[in-house]
Amino acid sequence: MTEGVPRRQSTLDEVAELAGVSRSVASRVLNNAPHVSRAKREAVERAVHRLGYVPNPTARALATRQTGAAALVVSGEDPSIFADPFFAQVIVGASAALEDADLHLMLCLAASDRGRRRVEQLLRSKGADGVMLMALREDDPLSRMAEEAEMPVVFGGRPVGLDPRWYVDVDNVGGARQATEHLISAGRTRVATIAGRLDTEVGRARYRGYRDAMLAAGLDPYPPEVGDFTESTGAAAMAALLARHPDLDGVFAANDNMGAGALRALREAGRPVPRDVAVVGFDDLAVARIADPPLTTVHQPIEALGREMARMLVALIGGQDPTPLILPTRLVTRASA
Amino acid sequence: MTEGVPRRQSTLDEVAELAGVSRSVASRVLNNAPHVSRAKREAVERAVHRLGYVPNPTARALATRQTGAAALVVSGEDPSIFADPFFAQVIVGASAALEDADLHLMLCLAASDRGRRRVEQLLRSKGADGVMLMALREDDPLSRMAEEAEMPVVFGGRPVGLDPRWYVDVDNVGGARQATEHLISAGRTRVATIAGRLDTEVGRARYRGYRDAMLAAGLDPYPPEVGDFTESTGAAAMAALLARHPDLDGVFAANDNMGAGALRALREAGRPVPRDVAVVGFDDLAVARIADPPLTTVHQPIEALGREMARMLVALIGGQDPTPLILPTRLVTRASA
DNA sequence: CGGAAAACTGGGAGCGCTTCCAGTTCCAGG
DNA sequence: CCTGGAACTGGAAGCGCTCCCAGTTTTCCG
Repeated sequence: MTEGVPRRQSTLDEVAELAGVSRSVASRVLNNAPHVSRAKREAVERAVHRLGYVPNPTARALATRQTGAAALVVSGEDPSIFADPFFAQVIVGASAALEDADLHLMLCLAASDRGRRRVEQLLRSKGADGVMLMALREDDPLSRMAEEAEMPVVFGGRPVGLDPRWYVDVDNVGGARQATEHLISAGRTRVATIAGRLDTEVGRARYRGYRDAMLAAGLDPYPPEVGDFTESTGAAAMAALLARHPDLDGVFAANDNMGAGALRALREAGRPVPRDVAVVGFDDLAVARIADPPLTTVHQPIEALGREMARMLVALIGGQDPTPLILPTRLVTRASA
Repeated sequence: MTEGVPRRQSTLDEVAELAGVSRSVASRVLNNAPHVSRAKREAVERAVHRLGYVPNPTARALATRQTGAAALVVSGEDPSIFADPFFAQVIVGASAALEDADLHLMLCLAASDRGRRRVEQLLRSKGADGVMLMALREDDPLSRMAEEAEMPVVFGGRPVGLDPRWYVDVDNVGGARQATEHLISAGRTRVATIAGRLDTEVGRARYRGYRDAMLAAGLDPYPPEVGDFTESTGAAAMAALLARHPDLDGVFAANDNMGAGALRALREAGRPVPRDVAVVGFDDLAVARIADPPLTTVHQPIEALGREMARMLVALIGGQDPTPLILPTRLVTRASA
């Protein structure tokens, strides 16, 4: 009697023995591969059940050379960029798509040097079957590593300066253009912009959309007032804008957080919104609905972004060659403009 | 010449051969274990460098029986609960602590049945070195599975009805009491509460704190108006409360989202805050600062919660027996109360 | 009813790394 | 110059699973 012994996980060999078949047959049953008679299949299934057997994923990974996991790496100098609810939504989408492919999600916040090194290891050691990369700054060494890695890599948003083969992005230029056009078509002519950091592709693209729309309407684009996508920098930028151009009547903020900040700065400056100054944001996060007044903004399908990234990665892992994707945006009109 | 051959990942054997030592020695160098002469160590290091060798984590995992990963599972019927920025902060903390222990983070959103089954697999198959479990509802089958799993498990917040051995929680009762006391000490006597779902421990604990404070002050607690922690249910609950008790002068909302909803409902009902009705929330998320008026709320150390969960898990994995932890909360006074 | 094709089966060789352990080498001390 | 022990070293046995392949059993026709 081996009572009290902390019963080891049972192995495939034990299953095979109990079922009176060879390990190969047992393995075939588990992966429901062909070439197994009905009788043996059932015997194995019974044994699996009796033993409460669960295959060891590590062993399987070693044998198949597939880890069964995909990584989502969020790069950035500061881990707090991850606090942006944006990423939570991306994760929800990606997680669902990976679940369909029976892959696990590894999350890597590559903020510290150490974190960055770990991602490099991951990339070079086949520690995952594929990687999704987000929020890369200009010159982020991760971009290069990823391109060199012999592993499927999907970019979420295009990194500045690179033109990756596989990516999913949102139509930032188009969305920003829509937002600006909305302001202009409402009769605003002195429309400024609070841009996001111009060393990110998102920041640049949204600024470009603003600029395009202004020029197309025969208006002079204002030089961008730059924030880092947070509420407080949005408020600061708005204050600066107000100081420099007291007469402006419209603002396009490159995201909702900064838009909310702008609303606050305008409130503090006693400039009623939208009567005096109209504001449009970008993202359509919860904050836009909650803001006072509710923020007109450009909706982007964030969960779909995550989902499509994961799907593309799964396709890549499956040996296909999917085409890059640019997801559409749409204007959501609320009270602020 | 093997030109053009997609150079396979190099293996430890190749490193050993190039360095002119046995595989064992090379392995020892990599794990910087003792019993390696200086000369050989350097030879191996040189070989590693020349080959760009990176150990295969899967093989290592199989040999050591350690996966090098910890899972964070967020349970819930609806994946969107994960959209709560709360989790993002937990992740930031957990991620940092795991990084220190050189563990990877696997994220499991156990919303669907399928997701739940995958978590069960994980728990039973040693697919991770340990698991952190969050947001469990009453009767969540995951709780039982986790307790039965022969794997380190740390709970984030105590699940209803269970009394797990290892957990990290926030002092929800104390925080809610503080919030309510703040309202009372400001002279409010007709203080109601918007509670969170009472089938969660958080919902219950915060209601209990409210109740305790009311009773302690000799006031009659109101029956809880229940929401599900979202802005809209908060607004609805506030409207219901207002309809039933038009004379109330204070509200404790079990979280900031619902607090923000309450503010909106009050605004729509034309009841000025805080003059007419004072509101206190719980969480101290970004929404509390952005709300109008800014929401007085109970700050909880969310990132620390994540960090401590991960640390506890690491200790457990390391064979230690850490003690459960309850993190303190503190009131943050803003304009709403 | 014989023979070839089709369907099964199980042995065994890995996957790449760790680790035990028997065997070597190297030094003091005697 | 020999001996015992400490410091090293490398062969070999796994870790648990997949999958090729050669061998065996069925099945199906002519």
